[in-house]
Amino acid sequence: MSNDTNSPEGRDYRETLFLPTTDFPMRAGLPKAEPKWLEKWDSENLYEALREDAKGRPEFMLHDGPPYANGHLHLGHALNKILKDLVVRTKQMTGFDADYIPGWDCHGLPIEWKVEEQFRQKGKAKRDVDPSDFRVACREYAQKWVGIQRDEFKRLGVIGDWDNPYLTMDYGSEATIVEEFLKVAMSGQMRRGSKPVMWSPVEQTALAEAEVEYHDRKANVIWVKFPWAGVNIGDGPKLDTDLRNDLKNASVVIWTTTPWTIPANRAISYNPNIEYGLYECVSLEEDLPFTPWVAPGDRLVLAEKLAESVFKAAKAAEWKKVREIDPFALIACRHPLEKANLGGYDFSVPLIAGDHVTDDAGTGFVHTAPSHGEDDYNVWLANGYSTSDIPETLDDFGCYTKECPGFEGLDVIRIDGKKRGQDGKANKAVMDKLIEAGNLLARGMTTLRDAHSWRSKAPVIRRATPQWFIPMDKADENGKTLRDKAMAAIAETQFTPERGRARLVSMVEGRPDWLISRQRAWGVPLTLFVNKETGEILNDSDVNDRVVAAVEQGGADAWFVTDAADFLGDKYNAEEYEKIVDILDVWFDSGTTHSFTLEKRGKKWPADLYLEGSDQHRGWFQSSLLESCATRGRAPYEGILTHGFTLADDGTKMSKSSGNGIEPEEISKSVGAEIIRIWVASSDCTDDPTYGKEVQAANVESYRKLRNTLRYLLGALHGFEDNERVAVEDMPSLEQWMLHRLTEVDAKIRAAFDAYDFQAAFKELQVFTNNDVSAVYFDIRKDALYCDAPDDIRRRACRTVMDELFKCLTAWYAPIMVFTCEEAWRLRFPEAGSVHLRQFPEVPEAWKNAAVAEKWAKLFKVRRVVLGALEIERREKRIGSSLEAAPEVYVSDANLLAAFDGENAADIFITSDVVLKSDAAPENAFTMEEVEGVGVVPALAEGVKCARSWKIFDPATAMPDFPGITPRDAKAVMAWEKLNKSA
RNA sequence: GGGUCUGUAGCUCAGGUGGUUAGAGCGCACCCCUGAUAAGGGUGAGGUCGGAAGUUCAAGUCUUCCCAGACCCA
Repeated sequence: MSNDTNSPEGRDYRETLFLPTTDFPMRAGLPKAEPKWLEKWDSENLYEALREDAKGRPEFMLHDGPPYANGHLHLGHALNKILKDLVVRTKQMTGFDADYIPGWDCHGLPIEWKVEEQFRQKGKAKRDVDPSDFRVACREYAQKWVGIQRDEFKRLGVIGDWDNPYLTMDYGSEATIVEEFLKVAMSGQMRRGSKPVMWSPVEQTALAEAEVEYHDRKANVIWVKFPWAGVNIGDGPKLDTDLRNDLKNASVVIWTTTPWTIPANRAISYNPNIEYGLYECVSLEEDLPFTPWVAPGDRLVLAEKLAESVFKAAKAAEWKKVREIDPFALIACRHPLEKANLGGYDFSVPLIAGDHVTDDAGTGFVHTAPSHGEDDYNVWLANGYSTSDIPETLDDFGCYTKECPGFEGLDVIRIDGKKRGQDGKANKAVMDKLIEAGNLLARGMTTLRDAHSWRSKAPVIRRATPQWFIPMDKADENGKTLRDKAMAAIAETQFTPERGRARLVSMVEGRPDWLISRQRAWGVPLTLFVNKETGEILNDSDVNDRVVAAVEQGGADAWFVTDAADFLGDKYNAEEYEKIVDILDVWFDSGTTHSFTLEKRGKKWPADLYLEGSDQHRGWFQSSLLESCATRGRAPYEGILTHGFTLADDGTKMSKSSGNGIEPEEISKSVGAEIIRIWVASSDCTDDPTYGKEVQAANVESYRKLRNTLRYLLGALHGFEDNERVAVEDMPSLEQWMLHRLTEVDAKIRAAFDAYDFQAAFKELQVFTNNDVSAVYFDIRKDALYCDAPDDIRRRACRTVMDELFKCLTAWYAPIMVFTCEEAWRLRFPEAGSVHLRQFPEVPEAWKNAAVAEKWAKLFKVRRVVLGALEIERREKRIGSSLEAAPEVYVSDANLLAAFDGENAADIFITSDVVLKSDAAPENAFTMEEVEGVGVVPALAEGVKCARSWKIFDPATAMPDFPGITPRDAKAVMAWEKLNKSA
């Protein structure tokens, strides 16, 4: 213990000090405190109070992008929702009515899978479950997770209309989705086509890319000869006689790992950038145990680079090149099964150009079956052929249809039994027939990586099925295509960061028609009636109204369970119409959220902002854009803000498999959600923010520091009342400087918040609080706060400024530290209500004071030199506390010296005394390179240590009754005694 | 493999149109205080600005290539 009570009068003056007093604990105990605040806000209906309070203010609408109602939240969800919360709260506190309606995406595959899984555990396969029952189960499942996720989001301190969120599966939502869909369809922006999709015969279902995984699979490899057609077709070039002769009996050779797709072959693709040649087999390998299918004299067209490998596979010993060939000149071949006499294969197979053909492997020619491959499909359409010429060669079970004469009923993959997933009869049958036709050149086995169903692990096939599309390039009555409208809308949109624009542009520019149909159970149906005769979509508003009304009443299920006749009424014969049972792509659902969440609820449309992860350039930003452009001709948003993805501290993505993730719940439980919020506010979210132990520790530390600064304010402001206030012009210049700083910080953070640059705002606040407020202002004013008499104008001015600081900081930090600001605010003003109902304080223009700012810039310059000099004294053990010093400070720069006019230099340096001199500094003085014209000669303060303020002073100046303390302290003690008596 | 983007001290970030010894906060080390005390104050050490070429009198800042990571595709 120190002997500071050792005054001549033997009195302990500690009790006469005005030390900070507060119940605001140094340690927050956030994990326990936060849930209590959440309960309190709930019980006080804070959300409703905010709405009430904001009535009449300009609306700001951040429209929530719906997370998928499945699984617990991960840190990415937290990042997204907290960012949204920061937007909403800063808007709400800066003069806007910023409502927030959270939403959920409820339809779609992942939920279907989970529910299928549930049924399977009860021993029921999906096909045995009534579709309506299945949808009910999906609905229940989604509802369960909506509840769980809602609680988890609320736990993060995110405020919004949690009692009335939007769900894409609400009957009202489903009805709006149907309505929107019909709007698009009835405006002629819908076409039917055929497209290969990934299909699992085992489960009889189409699969999305996300539902497949790639595994090695043993596969047949065949080299197949396509006999040259030998004829001219259409307007193609006429072949010269030499070439015709050379090509007599020649074949184009293809290579494939899916023999079963040969019956569906409709073309051969080649790449114009590859060199091709016509080759002739000269001799065969000897001593073979079998007779090769190739024979001397056979002529084959091959890529030059690959000719050798093909002849070797065919067991030829020697071969020769006859001539170079441009495949374009070949025009067409005959189907290789033509000669197997199955019927139905007597047609020409054109040669078409495609970039997807390479000469890395194979023959340089790609067998093209547009019903069985994405590339095949694309190249087929790109060469001017139609989707209507694409055969549907397989049924749901992966068995050939009658479009494959001679193979009908054969299975590609076994779908039952022990050998489930293995080759069915199709491959062998096709190869046998190719041999019969004399067109199998060679065969073998290989291993390749191929798509398998995520669940059954069985191989997946590509199979053409009828689908519905929204065309991107169909002109409307004004000659504008959907792509045109979308591009124009993007140009009108604000992007944060700006680079998001290019990303969305490039995706919309290049995207194919929007495939909106899915062969699924859980979702909103494409509520179309198609005339069986004409193939036309029925366009009758009465019918459509009945459909929408039914869905409004009974949800999407209504479409399926209601008889077509009930919708069609008397006007149409249900027999003549096909009722479509496909399900809408969930992206279409999400593209309509603006309609049922904003328009239908009477909210601002378009929204001011959509805020999602950068992956949504392909997802929600685009689906919303396209849907709204198709129905309303503009984007449903004014601006888009994107954030990155959370990374683990090793800089790689957080994932379950690598186990490097941290769950928000875990963080809330250990250090508090406030820390996650600080992490979001301190990270550059336009890039990928990282989270790890070290990052968390740093944010915990930031929090601790900020909390203690608030705590000190609360302590210092103990008992502060309005009559203590001092007018700005009567304040010491240090106080005026603080107020000036508030105007600067106010402007900066408002600008930063306005630009959604939370990181800049938080950094600005943090530097201000840590440096200006805590390290400088509090440190200098400690003496005045503790020791001055309560009515001393300096102390009163200080507390006035602290009151302003408190009001500003609790408001400015409130959007970020929602719990702590509330705690501090309510402790000081228990009757004032929530801090979140406040606005950012109006910082008076009058506080701006450039002269004072300049003055203090100079004073701080000199201060740096003095502190530097004191540090040396401390190191040399000549002083400990700076109050033991009374340095001589030489300020030869008159400009700098003038700044000390009217200032108590010792206060600024926190020394007991200072001798200011205008002379040049002596040789031995301490100087700093950066500060010219300032030198410091250290000296110890002379006199005795004041028993109250611990300043060293001249005892001769003491008041008689208080010989051990300075006159200032004596006055304060008398004031204290007076107060204590009256109390 | 392609498209878009990111890469500055241990961590989180600043660094208009290229121009003096690259800054801040936190952490770390050391020191002081002990009347904000599981607090407060100070000082200091940390960076070949992802790497390599190039343009230029001059590059963290411009160009090319490479490396690493992210998202979206294939």
